Amino acid sequence: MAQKGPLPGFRDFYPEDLARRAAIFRAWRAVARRYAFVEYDGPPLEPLELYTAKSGDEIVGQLYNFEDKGGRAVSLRPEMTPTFARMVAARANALPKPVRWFSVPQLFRYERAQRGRLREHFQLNVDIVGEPSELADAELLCVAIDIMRELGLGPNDVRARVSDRRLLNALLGAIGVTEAQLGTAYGVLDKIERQPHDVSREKLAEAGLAPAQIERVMALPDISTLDDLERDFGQVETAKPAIAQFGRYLAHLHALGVEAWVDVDLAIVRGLAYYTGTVFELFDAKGELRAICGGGRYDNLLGQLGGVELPALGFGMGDVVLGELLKAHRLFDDDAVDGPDFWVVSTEHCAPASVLRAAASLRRMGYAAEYVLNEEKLRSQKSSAQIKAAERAGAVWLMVLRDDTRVEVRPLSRAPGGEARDGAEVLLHDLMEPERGLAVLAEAGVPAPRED
RNA sequence: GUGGCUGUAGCUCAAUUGGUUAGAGCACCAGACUGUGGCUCUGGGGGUUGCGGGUUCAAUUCCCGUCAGUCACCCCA
Repeated sequence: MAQKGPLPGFRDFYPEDLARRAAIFRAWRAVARRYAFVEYDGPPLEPLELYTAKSGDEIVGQLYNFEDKGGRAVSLRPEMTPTFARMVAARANALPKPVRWFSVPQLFRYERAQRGRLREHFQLNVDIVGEPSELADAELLCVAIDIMRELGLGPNDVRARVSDRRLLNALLGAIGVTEAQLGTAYGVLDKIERQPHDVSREKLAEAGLAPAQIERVMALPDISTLDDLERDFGQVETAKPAIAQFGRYLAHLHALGVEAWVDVDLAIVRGLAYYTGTVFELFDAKGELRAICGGGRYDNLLGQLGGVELPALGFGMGDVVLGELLKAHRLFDDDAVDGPDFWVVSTEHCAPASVLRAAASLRRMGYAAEYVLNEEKLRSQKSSAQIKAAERAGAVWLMVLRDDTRVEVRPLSRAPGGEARDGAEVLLHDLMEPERGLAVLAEAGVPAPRED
């Protein structure tokens, strides 16, 4: 069926698909800029070592890697963070802190494709470097949530689940979980919703936890408020600083006006080797899709990857799951593919050359202009047929050539104010010079061409 | 990489217990008509039923393989 399609896990973007992607990108960039982040980019192809150095060779199985013609081991980038770390590290001393950068890279991985998980996707990366304060953590999550808002989603559609590695470590320590048992405990919490509780208990028991400890670990996901934390662990001296810190984080989120979106969820784990502090994920409220977005604080990573000790935090938000969610909520514009601003219509009283002159003048002014691209039809096709084509192409205005000197500018259904308005007659001669042409069209009710 | 499910036109689907030239709607193209507008009408193109093999007088239908999609596992930086 799809034998001639793209490679497995890759996508063709037809105009309507690209329009949707562009809508997502627009929201990403608009919100990131609103929070004063600046955009950067790096190479889509990197040395393989950039990814194997810290993660080990086993991740090669997930990489889209190969040997180039120069014999170099290279890989398409599976994530942006190593590139980001390298770039920041190279100018670490010169960059004013905190660094607030974002990027929209296309990322690649060699895995079997599943729903919401392809071999290629675009992912917004937003990172802050050089700021240890919880204010930065709150700011970061707020960006992610504001993007949801920007796209038309609300707290009933999307939930932000937040946790903190430092907090969870303290709580597990209070329960008596040892350093060696930490990994198992994390794994169980991560899978608590997808795995039968009996299996979870069994795993914890195998790791050497006592029955009472197991029940306390299993109960951690029930904690959903700061009050719960205080009640269960407020008296534990070693947990107090982490609870207080987490409390400040939540308070900042409240002050930023996003508390309605946020759920405390200690079962949010994310990459073990990566995060050191706050972690969060955004999910659709129904819980039907994969995570829309995930991120957190990774204070050690720049030291590991770039050799500079700087606190850092960031998140990634992919276009695939987000696109599915927007589609499910019908938040994509139905005719997002831009039609021409003008469709120039010939009549029996005009020469085809006049149509071309009119279109050329519109294009000089900066408008998108189209007409029947067939000389025979330009000479003889009825204007009604051309108008039909104009509507179908998504045109906004008609320019009907009454004859070789006079044109009628008429709104189509997409024009501001709809199709109720009458057309205005304009002299073709007045359109030849762009500045005068724009003034004449403005008088006829046509807005200036879009800047982008 | 492992296992389950699925595979008919661009899309959504149909085709009696295996039985003639595999159909429909939408979309697309052409024309007519609407004396300037998404309507309506007529006609047309488009499928070696994912591909390959097997069973059978006969396969879209049954069996095997393969490719692709999908779900779960693994993994999620």
